[in-house]
Amino acid sequence: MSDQPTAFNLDKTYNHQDVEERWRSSHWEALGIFHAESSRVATEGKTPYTVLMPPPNVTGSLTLGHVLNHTLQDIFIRYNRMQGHEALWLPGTDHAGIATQTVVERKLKKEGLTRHDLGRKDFLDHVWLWREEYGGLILKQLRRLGISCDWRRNLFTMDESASKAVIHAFITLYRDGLIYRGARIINWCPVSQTALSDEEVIMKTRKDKLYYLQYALANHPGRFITIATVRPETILADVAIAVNPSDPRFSDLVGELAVVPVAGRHIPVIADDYVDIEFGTGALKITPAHDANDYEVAMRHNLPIISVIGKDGRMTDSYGYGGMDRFEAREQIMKDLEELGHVVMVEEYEHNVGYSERADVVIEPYLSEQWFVKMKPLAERALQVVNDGDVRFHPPHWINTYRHWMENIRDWCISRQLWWGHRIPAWYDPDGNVWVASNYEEACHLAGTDKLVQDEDVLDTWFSSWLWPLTTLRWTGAQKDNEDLSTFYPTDTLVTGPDIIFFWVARMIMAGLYFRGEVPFRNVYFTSIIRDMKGRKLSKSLGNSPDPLKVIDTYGTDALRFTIIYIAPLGQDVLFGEEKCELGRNFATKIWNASRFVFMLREKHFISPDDFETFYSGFSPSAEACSFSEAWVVTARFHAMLERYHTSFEQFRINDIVKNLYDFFWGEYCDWYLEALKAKDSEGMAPEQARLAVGLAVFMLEGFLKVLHPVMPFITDEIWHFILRRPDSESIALSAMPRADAAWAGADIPLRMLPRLVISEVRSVRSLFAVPAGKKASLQIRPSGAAALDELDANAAVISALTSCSVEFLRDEPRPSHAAGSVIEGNELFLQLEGLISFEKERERLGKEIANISSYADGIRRKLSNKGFADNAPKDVVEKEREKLREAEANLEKLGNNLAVLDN
RNA sequence: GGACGAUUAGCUCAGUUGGUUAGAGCGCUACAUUGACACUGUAGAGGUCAGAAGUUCGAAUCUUCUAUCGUCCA
Repeated sequence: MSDQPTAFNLDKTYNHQDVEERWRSSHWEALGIFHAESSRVATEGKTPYTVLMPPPNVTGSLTLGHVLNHTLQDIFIRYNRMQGHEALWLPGTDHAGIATQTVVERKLKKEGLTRHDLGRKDFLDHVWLWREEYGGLILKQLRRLGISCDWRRNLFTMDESASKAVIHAFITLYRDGLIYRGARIINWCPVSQTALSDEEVIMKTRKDKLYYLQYALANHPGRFITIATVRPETILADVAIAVNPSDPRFSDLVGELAVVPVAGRHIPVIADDYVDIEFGTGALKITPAHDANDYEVAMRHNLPIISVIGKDGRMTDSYGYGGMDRFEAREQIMKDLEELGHVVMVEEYEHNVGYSERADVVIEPYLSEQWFVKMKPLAERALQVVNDGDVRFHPPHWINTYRHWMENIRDWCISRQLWWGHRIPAWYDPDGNVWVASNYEEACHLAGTDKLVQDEDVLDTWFSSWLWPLTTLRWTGAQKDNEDLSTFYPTDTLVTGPDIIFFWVARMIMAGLYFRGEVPFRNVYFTSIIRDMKGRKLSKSLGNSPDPLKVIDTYGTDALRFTIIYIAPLGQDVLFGEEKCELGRNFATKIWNASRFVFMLREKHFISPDDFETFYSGFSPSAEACSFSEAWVVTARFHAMLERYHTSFEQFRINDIVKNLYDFFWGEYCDWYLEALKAKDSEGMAPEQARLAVGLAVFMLEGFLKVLHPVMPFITDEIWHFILRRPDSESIALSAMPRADAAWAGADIPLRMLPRLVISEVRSVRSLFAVPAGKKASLQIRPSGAAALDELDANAAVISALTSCSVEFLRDEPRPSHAAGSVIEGNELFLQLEGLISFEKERERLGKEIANISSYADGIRRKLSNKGFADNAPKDVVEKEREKLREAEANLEKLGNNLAVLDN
């Protein structure tokens, strides 16, 4: 590839593969333009701007969710880079404990092996090998999106520095009394065979049955107490029957003994407020080993704990169900209870049941020793910084969800019965004492013995992810600080899905405050959830999840990026269909073709690229350059667009940004400015005027490419290299973002809009009378005054070309006959169409128009004569209404005259 | 059961402190094969802003209730 474009213009057709290949990530990366340096902040006084990439799962592949999320991050980072900030985007992946271990175990299983056959060390070697081979896939795919992170700083949560930080965090929290070990009922996944935190459990609605079972009373032969349960297989582990103390139905039974069916054990009837009088019969069986609430009740009443379900979800009882799966056992025991006469009734019952997020099986509440983080002390500050606005959410309504979780927070179970992950830095001495230390030697020193055994478990992956804002900046806990950390922390914008607000966002805030004393980020942008066109969540099993790489092949990365942002409003779900990418593709094609047209005109009016470069280097949209109306309007609209653009960024309204860009370019620049320019050009302009007009076209194009660049990085860089002959080593990504000129942005444009309004009206009338498009007609204009005459006269060629009419001006002459009449801002238009229009039709048209305006005027009159309106409405609003009425009345008068002429 | 969000044109959605004759894209209709672009242009049809009540001179916009859908938490 040569450094100099050989042609001064683009290829005839836009080919996204070519363009994206030329400016692919590796090209940009080789230039180092996405690298951020703390030294530049120190020496050049640049403001740092940091984005944290939510680490994608190493076992995953690219989804549309990633596309949306990473496009947004790239938009933020590219925008800020072009604003002159030292923009740092920190990438990485997490080790996804359960998912990765599952994948590798599945692979081993095909070879007939389990992880236990290999042993811990060999198994972990396998996982690392797997990770080397496949773990980079998602990162490679992300590069296809053209994202601009600083890949040198790529972090994996199992890297040495991050691992050190995890151990440090554990020890610190332990020594501060915020980590403890204890026996609790936790969420157990029988498939993955590990504990899970509450957040990893998904509640799903399930249709089950509610079984009403009667238990005999030991000391009252013939009397029974009936309970209701959805889990009859757990009755073998019952230790009590509980009733509400204020429930009169059972008051005489409290203190009695009931007989557990099948098991035959005698258990007490107890009274506890926990029991809901309304539910079932009002009597509840208590099974502390298999239900967290029952466990609490059992603790309060000093009841024993009996377990009948094992780690694999199979029964462990000695009543004949041992070895059966829990659901199988449920059916079997119901058959047996039926035979024994314990079943009173069975009803359909819909309720919510916890499922393991990863394995998608029903969670088993399971009593075991686990490690926990005490969350309450951490939550208080984390809630406060959000309430105080130190961390802001976009859209803000997520604060409610966050607050609710923080105020009802429960301790975090962080131990996992896995091998892949950070092993818990705790050792046990022969007496069972626990020693927490950063390594074996230190633990021995503390314990005073070397007969120590390390805890078998690893930490929850999120226990490393919550340190992400620190570890990506190479915090290890060992030293208090480093230059990157002091420069780029706190980070600025986090883009993430609301589904991990608890898993991750909340905990990062806690960790940031706890370990560094500062919030980890200032703004959190919550993305939309992507669904299919029917509103269903995208999922592999439904087959409704398009492969983004295929979409990219078909439509192009730029098109996909643009489209997904265009259709993703802040805080709403997105309904995505592949065909929607036509929007982005069409836009890219439009930009390409318009640019090509501009460059064609450039070739026509400049003798050489050098000639143009000399001219362009001193160009600005001066009054001379904006001489004709559309040139002036497009400049004013350009600055208005810029102003809205920057404001939208401040407000995190990214969706508005792309709509704004689209509307400006297509609706203003192409539809009006280029069309007007084309008309001026074919009419023939003075050389210097033509050069100014083309210069303006290039200037607007370049400005537009810059503001579009964060959204469509490839095509903008390509075309930017044709604005001037720029070497490939330069990139639009490092150019300065244009700023709105306040004088232009606030400019008042009505008079300059007049030619455009006239053109629209004439086109409309032509169309209404079905005048053949090629048919030249004659337009006569009676201007409202001298200013209007000047404006219209100066643009007569444009009006003529865009309406296919000859244009002449009337002064005091009577209106022409055989003409269709219209009024635009007080200017009267007469379209002479002898033989082409029917008087009947024109009469009808005028009649309709008059009726329309009359009722409109009546509405305003009613409003103005309303005393309340005149008294209460702001003066400018009232004045605006008066003005509207004056205009309407003037129009009516002129249209009335037209009608009178027709009637003569 | 609680919290939050949604309900505007056939479809997908804008409409930022209450004052517009309620907008866009796709789709639809008619015309156009014009030297940037048919992945296009021009013109057009299409909405009692979910329903009800209220606040106000004025409500798509604010309040309350109802209905339907979605998400999260019990």
